[in-house]
Amino acid sequence: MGRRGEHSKSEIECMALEAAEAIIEEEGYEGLSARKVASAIGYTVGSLYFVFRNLDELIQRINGRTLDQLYAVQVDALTHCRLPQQCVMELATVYIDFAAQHPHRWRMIFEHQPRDDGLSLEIYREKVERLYELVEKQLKALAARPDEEIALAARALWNGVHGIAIMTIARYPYMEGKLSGHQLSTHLINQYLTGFRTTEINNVITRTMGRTIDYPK
Amino acid sequence: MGRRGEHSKSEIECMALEAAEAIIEEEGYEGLSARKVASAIGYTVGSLYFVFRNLDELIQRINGRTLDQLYAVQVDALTHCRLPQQCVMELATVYIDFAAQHPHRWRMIFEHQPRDDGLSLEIYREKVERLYELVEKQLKALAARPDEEIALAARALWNGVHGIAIMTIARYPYMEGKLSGHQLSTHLINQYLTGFRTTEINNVITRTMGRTIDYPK
DNA sequence: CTTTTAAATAAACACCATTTAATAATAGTT
DNA sequence: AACTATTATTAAATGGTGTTTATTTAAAAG
Repeated sequence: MGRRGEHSKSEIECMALEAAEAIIEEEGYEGLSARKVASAIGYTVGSLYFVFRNLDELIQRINGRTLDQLYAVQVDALTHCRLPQQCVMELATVYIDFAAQHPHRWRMIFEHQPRDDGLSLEIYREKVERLYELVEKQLKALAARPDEEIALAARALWNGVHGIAIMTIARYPYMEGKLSGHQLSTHLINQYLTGFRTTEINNVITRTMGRTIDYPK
Repeated sequence: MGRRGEHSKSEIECMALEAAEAIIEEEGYEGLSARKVASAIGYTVGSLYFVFRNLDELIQRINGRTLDQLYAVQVDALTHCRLPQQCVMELATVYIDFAAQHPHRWRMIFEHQPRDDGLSLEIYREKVERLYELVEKQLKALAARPDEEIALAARALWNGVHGIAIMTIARYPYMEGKLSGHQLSTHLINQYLTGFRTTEINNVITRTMGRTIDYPK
């Protein structure tokens, strides 16, 4: 009934974010609810709506924090490598490991559908962009190519690693258990980089192989 | 109140599946609810639970149908190509197009978390396995490799295409709009296949490049 | 024609996100 | 010190959700 000053607004905000993250880690983000978060921090739902506009905003805040954590481990990974190809490998390793260690929070980044448009979506793009840039830097060290091609390459390759991470942590048994995410990403990256390094005229081929071309019967 | 024989059990089942699919296409699978489906087919919720054990089962049925549709368009795509590399391209094109045309149903396949374990999950794996096999067939035609390597290659490459498809239909603006999914997948596949075709000793390199190796400072 | 059985419903339960109005405690002002 | 305004907090209400229950209705079986 209206006690005040126990915790500041930003303290409650922080407590709520941490409590929510704990719930998500344990029960999956499907199991997240305003009531659970509120009772976990010793408040009622109303107080949550005093701090966050709605659950959507809380989730976006958590996703932002998770993306920051992911970026941090990615940056840290680069201290363990020298050669560019080795660094790309290292980035993929920690990417997949992060997804495996925090599957629910990681999935929430990409699966949660924001119904609250045009708020902080731009921040998201920047945080993801940073991740691509780490890859771009390695690719630049690996082969001299125009910037647009580096951008294309980093996104193509990293979306690929992303897909492997998804399949690795999928609850459905899409993959017979034999193949690990690391095996898959190592293979994908090695083959890809082999092509990337050796094929100077690859862009030409790419265009030439457009699907409108008639092949002989 | 209890009129009988208007529709058979399997008719209701079919009507429910189609109604649910329509709702998902329009509102996203977050907007799916038992009550909406029931009222769409002119019944009450109870009747749905007379036909399906729960919403989970209905969703899994829909996912199965969607996977069948996806397989069908993939198989059909192979009639438009001759060369293996061109066929892989074609498969990727229709995969990404399918995801773009049915984003909600497609996402539901991979994002819905089944809480109802051990039911028909095996069926899922088979339906996904079929998709990989289409790719495997093309890779076999492209380079003579042991079966395990073909399996690894198909899964690595296709998880990659899958990741691109995900990012392409993501609601968040992860990617600056310039790059299309087709550009990305074309690039990924071309680079990958260049590596795949040319590097006979690639497996050796892969192992040799394990992250335990010390590189010179 | 009565009994059994199956189909369908209405209503209930326990949740959920979000909004509303009410209340309690503080801060500012006289 | 008393009064007001403001802010923090809650309880309760609204309308939604999945799922279960008991109940009714219609058809089939005897």
